[in-house]
Amino acid sequence: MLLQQKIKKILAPIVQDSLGISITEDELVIQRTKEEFEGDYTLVLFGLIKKHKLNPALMGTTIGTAACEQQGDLFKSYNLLKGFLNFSLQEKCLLDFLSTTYSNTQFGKAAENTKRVMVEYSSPNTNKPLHLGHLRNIFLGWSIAELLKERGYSVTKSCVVNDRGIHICKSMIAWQLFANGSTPASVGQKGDHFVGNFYVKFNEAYKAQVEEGVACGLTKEQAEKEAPIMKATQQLLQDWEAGNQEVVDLWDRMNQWVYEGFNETYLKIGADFDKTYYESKTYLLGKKFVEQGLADGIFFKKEDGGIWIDLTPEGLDEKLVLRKDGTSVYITQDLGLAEQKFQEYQYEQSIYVIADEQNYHMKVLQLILQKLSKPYANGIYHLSYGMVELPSGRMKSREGTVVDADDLIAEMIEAARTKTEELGKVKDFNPNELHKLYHTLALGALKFYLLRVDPKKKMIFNPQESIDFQGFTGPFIQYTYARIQSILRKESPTATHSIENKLKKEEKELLISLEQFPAVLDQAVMEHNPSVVALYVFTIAKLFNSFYTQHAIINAPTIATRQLRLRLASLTANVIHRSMSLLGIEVPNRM
RNA sequence: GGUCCGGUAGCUCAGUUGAAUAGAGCAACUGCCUUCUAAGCAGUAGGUCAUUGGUUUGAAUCCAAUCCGGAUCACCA
Repeated sequence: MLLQQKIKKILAPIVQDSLGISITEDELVIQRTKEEFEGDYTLVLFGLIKKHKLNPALMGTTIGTAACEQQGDLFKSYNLLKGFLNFSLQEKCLLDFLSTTYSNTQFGKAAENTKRVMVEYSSPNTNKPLHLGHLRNIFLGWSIAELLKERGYSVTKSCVVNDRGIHICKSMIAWQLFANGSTPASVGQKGDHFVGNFYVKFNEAYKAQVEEGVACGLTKEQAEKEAPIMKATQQLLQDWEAGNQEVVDLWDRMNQWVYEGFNETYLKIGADFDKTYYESKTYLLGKKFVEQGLADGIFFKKEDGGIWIDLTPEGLDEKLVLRKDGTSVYITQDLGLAEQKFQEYQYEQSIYVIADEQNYHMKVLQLILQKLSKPYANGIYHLSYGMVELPSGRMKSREGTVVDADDLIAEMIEAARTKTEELGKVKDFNPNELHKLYHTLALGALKFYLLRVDPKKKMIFNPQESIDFQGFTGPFIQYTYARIQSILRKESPTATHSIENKLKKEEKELLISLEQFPAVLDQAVMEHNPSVVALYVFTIAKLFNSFYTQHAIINAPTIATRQLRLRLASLTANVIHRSMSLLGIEVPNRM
């Protein structure tokens, strides 16, 4: 059992009996003892003092004495400072933990449970390539899915491709007008970028036509409506919905180009999906909800024929669920897709990794499902993350300030190469090994950079300052791992040797932190927050480096000490490896 | 305007079920490579935790008001 929990469990009856009061485990506040005080774990007494009106000094001494007497295997000593009862732990229980765990590469993995979870992430439009915002989404979704798996859940990663609608028609019309039949292959360009360029061309042409219209005396609104290219785009959408073969073929062809581009990027960043939904195949599914909602009196029809739901009792607004022309709106499609997913996977929880600009939409989605008494409604969880912004504010495709994912990755790889060459530690690597290392470091830096921040918070990316390779970064942790591997290549810990049973301060601190790994994973899962893991693994790396510079491992004074430290190094490496894997980051043996 | 989110060191961020002197990284400055990888370690400096009031033995954390920033409230997706 985890130490902190164990301490709580053990202390609860001791506190009850020694003080003659009635308490529950949850009332006990146990925390790591601050570095500047003696001890390992601390019981904070203030709450008990207040509630039971007891004398702090007497109370602390009573609990401390009883604990050390009754649980001498766990508690070595205690000291009392104000309302803080600091316990020092017996080294033996820490060493036992080390001995049973140091070679366990599965440390942190929980037994399988029966709960099914869906995680939907990425969900791009098919009219332009992926950008930095998608990367945050993808890394988050992927990591959450892996964290859930690690803690025993049965997880399905899914992706919804928004392959239909006015946006892709814009790229299509621009291709028809300006491409002269060119293709990604003919111009040697990645398919998603190729299609994205035509989306840009559409906007340029559209803007010019609007200006022209205004110059001819139209209002801006009229000009926007009347621009020939916009009218042609809308016609294209109607033709697509009518099933016009030529239009559908072009649509299909351009989407294929985009998918090839996406897949290349997904492969590069290690994103994967168990199931992909295409909006073109699911967008009509929600309509049957409308009938049900009307029949149940949850929806109502307005005079013009539009169908609505009134959410004002819940403090929201009236929301349209079906247009007067009978076509679906966004929310209707999502209702249908939620149902479809549930039919296929019977999930207990369905996590949607979507930016916080859609908080309202997701709230409405869940609320409508609840009102329709869908059994899966309460399992819907919006993992809402803040947008990635530039120092100048939001990224805007129209202003060309979008940070392209492929470009950024290429820059990171280049930065990794420069840095590695500068340091010159891997001159014996062959080109393949070098290529692999640059990729590992580049993605490690990028993923860590995006995952170390609390998902809920928006974050600022400054393209002028390149993503660091020092300090609170992926490469810092990768480096710590490589250092340990360098030692373990020379000598591995063996099970047969007895080990030193006295722990230095740095050893003890590291060991206590390593022991918390499973609890950290639980917290990350509970909060749907990979940054918890990022923060933790950084702390572990720092503790190890600090230990490493102060104490020799291979050249330790005795065999028993060397064996102890080798085990500690080995466990540290395992925890780093596992943590980083769960963030989607690989660790190199040398760098 | 309604609703929601945020404001912590020069910058980027932790810390928010109330608890010890508010922590990291970057940037700045000082030391440390003949010893397991210096992408490292040790240290210095840097704070009115947006503001004001309240609750409390104790508030960055809870409550209220105010200021500032953002998102959203489409027969767009």
